This record gives sequence, structure tokens and C-alpha cells, in this order.
Amino acid sequence: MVERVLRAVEQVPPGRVVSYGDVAALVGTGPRQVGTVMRLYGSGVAWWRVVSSHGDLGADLLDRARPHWAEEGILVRRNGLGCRIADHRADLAALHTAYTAAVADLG
DNA sequence: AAGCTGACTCGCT
DNA sequence: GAGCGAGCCAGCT
Repeated sequence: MVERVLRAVEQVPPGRVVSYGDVAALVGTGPRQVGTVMRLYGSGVAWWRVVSSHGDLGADLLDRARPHWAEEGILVRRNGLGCRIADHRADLAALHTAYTAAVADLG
């Protein structure tokens, strides 16, 4: 499960984001499980590309994500509480293809 | 093994 | 847009 989630997140290209629900649907689990994996093992991947379905994050994470977003050209919402997920959401079909290949490589 | 927790989401008000 | 309740299920105690 952990491996699956991490692989999925690794397929999100720079400058793009996905929601926890997107990753959950991709790997076949629930949104909260994605959150759990990210909390415990997310430090090794581009965790700032995974946001809530509204594009926001908790206050702590937000501060740490902002520099990355700025670097990748991900725009922040007017209220400053998250990114514009509607403008930056990764292509889910392409993501599925890349993910499938990545987990096949898993063994 | 049983219970609790939580980087979430959806529907309703 | 904000607040509330229910559903979700892997991981930790």
C-alpha cells in the first residue's frame, strides 16, 4: 500500500498537482489512507503536489509547500489557503498509465 | 485481536 | 462559503 501510494505520487509531474482522492482512486484505497501514508512516508516524494480536493492544505504544510509551488509555477488561491488545483490538476489518464508502469516495475 | 486515530471527501443545511 | 455528520480503512497502541 505504502509503495503504491508513493509510486503514484512520483508520477505527478512538476507544476501539476493531484488531490488525495485522485491518488486514492488510482491505487484503490481511501483518501485518508493516502493522507496516512503521506504523513509517515511522504518526506521522500513531492508531497506538495498532493493537496485536498479544494486545493488547500493544513497551515503547517502550507508554509512548507509555498516555496515549492512558487518554484514550479503553481499558483496560490486568492485566500492564500491553498493552490489553484483546477488550474494545475495533473492529467489523470496519463497518471494512470505512468502509475501502472511504475507498479509493474515494482515486481 | 479490538479499539482509536486521522496530510480526506461527499452530501446536506 | 462555512459548519456538521457519516463513510472510509491502513497503521499504531
